[in-house]
Amino acid sequence: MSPEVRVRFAPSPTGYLHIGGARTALFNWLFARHHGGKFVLRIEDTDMKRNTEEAMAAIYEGLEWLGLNWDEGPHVGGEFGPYLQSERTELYERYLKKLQDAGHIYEDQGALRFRSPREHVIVDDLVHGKIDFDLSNEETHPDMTIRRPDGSWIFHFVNVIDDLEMKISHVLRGEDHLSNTPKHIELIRALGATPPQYAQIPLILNRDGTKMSKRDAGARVEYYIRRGFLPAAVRNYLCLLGWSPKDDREKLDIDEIIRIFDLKNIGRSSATFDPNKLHWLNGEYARELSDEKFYELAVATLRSSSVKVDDYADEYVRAALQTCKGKINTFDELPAYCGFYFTDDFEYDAQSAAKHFTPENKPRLKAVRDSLSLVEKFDAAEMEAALKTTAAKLGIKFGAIVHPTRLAATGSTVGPSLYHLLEVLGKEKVLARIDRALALF
RNA sequence: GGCGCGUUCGUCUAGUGGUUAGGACACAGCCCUCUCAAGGCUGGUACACGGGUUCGACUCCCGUACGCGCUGCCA
Repeated sequence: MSPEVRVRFAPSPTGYLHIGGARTALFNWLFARHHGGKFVLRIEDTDMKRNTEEAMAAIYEGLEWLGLNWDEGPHVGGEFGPYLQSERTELYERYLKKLQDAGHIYEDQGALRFRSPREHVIVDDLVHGKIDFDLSNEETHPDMTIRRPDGSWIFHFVNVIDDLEMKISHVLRGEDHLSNTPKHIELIRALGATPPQYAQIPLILNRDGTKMSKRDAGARVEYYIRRGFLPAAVRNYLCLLGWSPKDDREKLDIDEIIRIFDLKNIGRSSATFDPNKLHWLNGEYARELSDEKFYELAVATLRSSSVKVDDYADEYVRAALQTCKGKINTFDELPAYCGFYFTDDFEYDAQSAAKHFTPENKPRLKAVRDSLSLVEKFDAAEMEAALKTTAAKLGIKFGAIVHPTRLAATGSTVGPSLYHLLEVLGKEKVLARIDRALALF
């Protein structure tokens, strides 16, 4: 039996979870789940002492939202804890001593540095293959600092120590660490230990080819949470960035991805984040939500956008939202799409009004009003019949009355099925809205 | 500058010596249709460049260009 697969995600608490970091975490998680191994979360907070709890909360929230549960780490504990580097200083001291005793460390202006053996190091990377680094030249490959004069630890040192101590078997991390890897291996060998396996995955870039930075909208997982994206959709999309099932499937169940996930299918080139595709994929997931789930998420979104859903009867809200299901890709489209249900004080889209609220249409809209006022049972089927009859009587195409009617009732020419929306609104409101529109032109 | 990684439609990708270079998003058109979506159909756009190797290169090798990363007492 091969040794247990143990992987880790080791973010530093910067106050948010980067989308690229989330994908790194996701790949680690998938790898662990596929192999029945352990996914460890370790917080690398050696450099920043302040507001850690707050900053770490963003990481926890993002990972939890994506469903990336960790087997060891903050909150859940584990036999290799603590899982905050700020609480592991004794350990680092011990390893430092070991290196010092073996003569690998020297002081340089108060800082401690590791003396490179200056040899070739072959990095056998699971994504990129064998890479030969020649570290013989000190000019081009200076010794790395492992501790600052103030006693704080440098990433390269503590990261390596923790991976060793936590018995990490595979290091899946961003490709930006590829060039650091030979130095890490030197350190590990100096400690008489065996390096883990490495798989350095390509970075995620912006549309303009630059590295996604915190400033870019959409670079933070938080952004997708707030905008009402579905975690399963974001997760699915992230899987597709740099990994491929190698067939033409795009929308994949997470269990299926776990089943077929393989490092061999991770690409070698960096990927550009495509908001369009995520938007589409989110729609695919949104369309197959249960009515109840759709309702819950929709209401939450509307509330946070200050749409007054709570002023209306639950039955009304449910009926209203039901007419929106399947029509939107992301929930943040909802306020604009269905806001007319929850206020009588909406604006008419100016361009549409200019086009449809015309002298020619006025008698037509009047006819619609009269016709609807006579409908006994105010439901979609009756409404359809009434409107069709009206159009026929006027001798005009059906579409000619649909647009003005919709505009009068909702303020827009785009929206849910007209009949159904009228039914939800109810006779009183519909007639009042038509009257209001009629008075405008 | 040095070192490293990378390069297939605008984007994500499939492809491992012989394919009309496939799919998806986006885009355009058509169909469906009460609008918009969804769905169906159709269309256009890609192997960075130059040398090899080979009967034959997107596929293998070399070089060039370009991009990215590392080159910190950031992670």
